[in-house]
Amino acid sequence: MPVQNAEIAAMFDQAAELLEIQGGNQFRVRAYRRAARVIEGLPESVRSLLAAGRDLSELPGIGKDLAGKMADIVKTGHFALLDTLKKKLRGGLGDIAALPGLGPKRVKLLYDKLKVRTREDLRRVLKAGRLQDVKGFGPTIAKRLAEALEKPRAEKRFKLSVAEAEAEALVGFLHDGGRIVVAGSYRRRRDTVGDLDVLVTGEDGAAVGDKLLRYENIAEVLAHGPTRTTIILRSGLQVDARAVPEESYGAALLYFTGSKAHNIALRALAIDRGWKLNEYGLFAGRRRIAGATEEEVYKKLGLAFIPPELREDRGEVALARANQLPRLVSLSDMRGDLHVHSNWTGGTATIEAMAEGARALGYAYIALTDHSRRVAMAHGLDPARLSRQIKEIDRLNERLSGITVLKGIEVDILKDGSLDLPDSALSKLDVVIASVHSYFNLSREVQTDRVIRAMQNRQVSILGHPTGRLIGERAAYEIDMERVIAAARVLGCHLEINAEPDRLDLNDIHAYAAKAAGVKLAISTDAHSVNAFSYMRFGIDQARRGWVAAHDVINTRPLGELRKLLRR
DNA sequence: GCCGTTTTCGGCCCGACTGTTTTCAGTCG
Repeated sequence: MPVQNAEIAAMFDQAAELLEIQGGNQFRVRAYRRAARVIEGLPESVRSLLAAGRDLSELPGIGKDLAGKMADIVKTGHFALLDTLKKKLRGGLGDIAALPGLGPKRVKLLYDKLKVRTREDLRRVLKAGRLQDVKGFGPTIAKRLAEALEKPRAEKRFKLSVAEAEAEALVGFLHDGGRIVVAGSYRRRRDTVGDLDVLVTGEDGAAVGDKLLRYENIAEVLAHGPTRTTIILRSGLQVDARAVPEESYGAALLYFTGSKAHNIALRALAIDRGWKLNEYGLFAGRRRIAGATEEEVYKKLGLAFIPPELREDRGEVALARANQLPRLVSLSDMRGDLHVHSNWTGGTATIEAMAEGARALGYAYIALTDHSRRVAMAHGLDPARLSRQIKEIDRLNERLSGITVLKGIEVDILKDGSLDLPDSALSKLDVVIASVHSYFNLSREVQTDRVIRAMQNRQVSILGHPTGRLIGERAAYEIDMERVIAAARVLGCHLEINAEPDRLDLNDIHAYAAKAAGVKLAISTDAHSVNAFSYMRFGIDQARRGWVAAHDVINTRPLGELRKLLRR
C-alpha cells in the first residue's frame, strides 16, 4: 500500500503539533504545517513525483530537509522525527490538543504538572479538582473542558450545499441595508465548510453582534465582543461574525476569505514593500493606501485580481503577478448538461419535462443518460427498452425547438471492467457515460485496471463520477487517479465532474490534475429532477477551484463541436 | 525549516477575545 499524500501531510501536522507542545521554534512548526497544506494540494502523489525524478524541493515551502524527509517517508512508510517526538512524550499528546481552549502551552503545562496525556487523564484530574493547582487554569476553563469531554468528538465539516442553506437563512435574518457577505472557505467554494465567516460593514458593529444573538437557531454563544461574535448553530455549524468599517471592507473580505496561506503570502508581499496588510487595510506607516475593495488591495500589491476559488496558495500569487491567471469557467459558459436521468430509470420527470427545464435555463442541449439494466433498483434499461427510448427521443427532437436531446446512457462498469450493454446497443448513442456502481472495495490496482478497461471501450465518451465518493457518507473507492488520468489522455476519454452536491466528483485537486494533463472534462449534474439542473453551480465551483477554464470543458461547446469531441 | 529585486543570515502575518491576570499570555482564526 503506497503512502498517500494525505498520510504524509498528517505526519507533518502531527510533528508540528508535538514540536509546538515541546516549545519548538514556532517558525519550524509553521514550516511543517505549510508543507502539509502544500502536500495535500498536490495534483500528483509524492511517490510518483519521486518516481519521475522530480526535485521535491522545487515545491513551495519544501526545502532540502523536508524533501529528504518526504522521500524517506515514501521509502519506509515511517517518519523518524515523528516517532522520536512521540517517544519523548510517551505516545503523544494529540488526543487532548484538539479540545477547545487547549493550545500547545496549556497542553505542555498539563503534561509537566499533572502528567496528563489523554482525555481519560484529563477527566481524572478534573474530577479530583487538581486542575486549579496549575497556574493559568481557572474555573471557567475547567468547566469548559469538562463539558467538551462529555461531547462526542465531532470535528465536523458540512457539505457546501448544506452550509449554503444555513448561510442564506442567516444572511436573510441579519440583513440590514449594509453590506453582508459570507467569506471563508464558503466563499472559496470548498466542497465542505467548517464554519461560516460572516462579514458585515457599518458604524455600529456591536449592534450586529447583538442581533446575531437573537437568531433563533443558536445552540451556544462562544464569544461576543464589540466587533466579533462567535456562535454555534443548532446544526452544529459555527458562525463567526465580524463587523468592520466601510473603508476596510475589501481588506476585511480578503482577510476573512483566506485561505490563511494565501493571506500570509499577500502579507509577505506587503512587507517586501515596507507596508503592512491587515483586515483594516493596506498601510504605509499609519497611512491607509488601500482597503475599500479587494481589487484595490491586489492592485497595490502588483497583482491581478485573484478569484476566491484560487486562493489556496497553490501558485496563484505568482501567476497573478505575471498576469497569467486562467480565465476560469463560469456558469454562463455552460451550453448543456451531459448527465441527465428521466422517469424511465428512477428520475422524477419525463424526458420532455427535463428537456423543457433545460431549455428554460438557456441550454442548447442535454444528454439523456438513464441507467443500464445492472442497476435493477432503478429499473435500468436493457437493449430493447433503450431502443424504445431512442425512438422516443427522435420523435421528441422533431417536436422540440431550441434544444436538442442527445441520446445517451449511463452504462454500468461490471466487476471485470466490461460494460453492462453490448457495443451494438451503445453504438446507436451520442453519449456513453460509464460509471462504477458496485464492487467499491476492490484493491487499488484491480479497481484501477477495471475502470481503465471500461475506458478502453471506444464507445465510452465520459467516465462518470470517477471516484464514487459520497461526501460525509462514503469515501472514494481506492483508485489510482493518476493512472486513470493518463489513460484518459491517451484514449481520448473525457472525465466527469459530477455536480451533484453529495458527490462533487472529480474533486478540485483531481480536476486540476486532469486539466494539467490535457484531459477534457464534462461538468454535469446527474439530475434526477428538473430542479436538480441547478446543481450545475456546485460543479462549476469545484472546476474553478481546479483552475479549469471554459475551453477545458466539453459542454461549453456548441453542439457541432461537442459532437466531434464525443467521437473517438 | 524556508527563503531571497535589501539573498546565504535573519527574518518569518496580524488582530480580537477570553480568562486570569494586576498588565498580559494563550488561543483562535
